[in-house]
Amino acid sequence: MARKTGSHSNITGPLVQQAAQLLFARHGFAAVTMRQIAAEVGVQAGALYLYTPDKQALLFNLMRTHMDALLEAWQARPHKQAPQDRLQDFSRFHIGYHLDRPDAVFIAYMELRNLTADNFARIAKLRHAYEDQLESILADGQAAGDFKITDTRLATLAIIAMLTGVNTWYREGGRLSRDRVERIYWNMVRRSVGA
Amino acid sequence: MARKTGSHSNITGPLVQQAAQLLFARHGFAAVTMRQIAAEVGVQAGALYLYTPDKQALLFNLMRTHMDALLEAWQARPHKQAPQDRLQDFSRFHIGYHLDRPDAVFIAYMELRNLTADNFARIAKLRHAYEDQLESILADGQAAGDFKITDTRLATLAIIAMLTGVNTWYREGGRLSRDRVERIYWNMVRRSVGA
DNA sequence: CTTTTAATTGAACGCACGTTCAGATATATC
DNA sequence: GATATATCTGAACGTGCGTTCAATTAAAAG
Repeated sequence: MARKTGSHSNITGPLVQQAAQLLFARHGFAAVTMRQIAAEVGVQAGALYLYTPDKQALLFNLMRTHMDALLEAWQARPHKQAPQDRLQDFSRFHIGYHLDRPDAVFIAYMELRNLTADNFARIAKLRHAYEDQLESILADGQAAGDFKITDTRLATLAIIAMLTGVNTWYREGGRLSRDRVERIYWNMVRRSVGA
Repeated sequence: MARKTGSHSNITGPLVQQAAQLLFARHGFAAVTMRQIAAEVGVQAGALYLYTPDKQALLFNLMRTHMDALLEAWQARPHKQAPQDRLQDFSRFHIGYHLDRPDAVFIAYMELRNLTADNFARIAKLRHAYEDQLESILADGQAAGDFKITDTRLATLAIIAMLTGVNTWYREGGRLSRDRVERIYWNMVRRSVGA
């Protein structure tokens, strides 16, 4: 029986996550098969189970890793003082970080309903923690009299929705540079909170 | 062979669309089977093919119907004159109309990638036409000196993303009434365009 | 009541799914 | 080079998929 000389790598774990991220983002979790992921990695379907207990864990780990990294990246930033500076920093960080990871962002927003109830709760908690970072900026600015916000919770959700929306249309090499987009959005965010 | 006395209705067409909408919104297009849709209607899977050529057409028709109705509902409104009044009207209309149809909205945003290329292009065209309704308001207000907008296209996308975001968190009977939510969002939209 | 037409069933088609596992192959250790 | 260990294959398991269609049942027409 003729046999191909398969080279057994040993760094396949990250490659599996990477392939799953690509395919989930492109076709959706439910539409992607384990065999497609295996083919993307260059391996047979059975081998995937050396690196993940099942398909669901693959999805959950992608989301958890993304949310953890997002929170950590934000908190690792040098903290500004003035609420307005902090809000500008958040706005530009959010746009930039999300534009750098379109696949992970897409999955984190679109595949929530394919998580088990337990896994969904864990991801929702992480998302809430991120939203709270923005809300505390808005609350501080409001308390200091820098912002004029009717409801800080609604302003938080509105701003995040607005900023994340950039991912749906921005393409590298398009009409506007990233820096220009970030500036324009920051301007709208600033005005929306009355600063 | 024992046989249930099935009552043959003859208004099953709309019921199929309704069942598909419910299930697609809840579980996602790819995760829903024709047998589940049939069960929701109270019929066997084969009978669905009296009302749709295939599963894809079911999805496309849901989206097309939704976008057509959205555009028509907006255009059927009495037209205001002043850009600021038109923008307020659009903001409140968008929130209200979308909150009334969470399933259709969810599908229209989440299942785009499950459309064939042809069908996707048709839906994208309808969406663009709706966005243009807002953009022309912003352009008119800008020309009249009522608004201070850096880029009307970006402002259009930002505002729509912000308004549509309400659907992800609003629940009837929650902390804020619909009217209050509409007012708060209108306030943020107004400020974001410098009016 | 009889005939015609519309609606529906239930079984079947070929295919692909997620997952398991015995056996084969590659790498690491001595 | 022999042994031990990690990695991977290829086939198989039971299950369910979208879709088709002859046969059946209900409703409409005469």
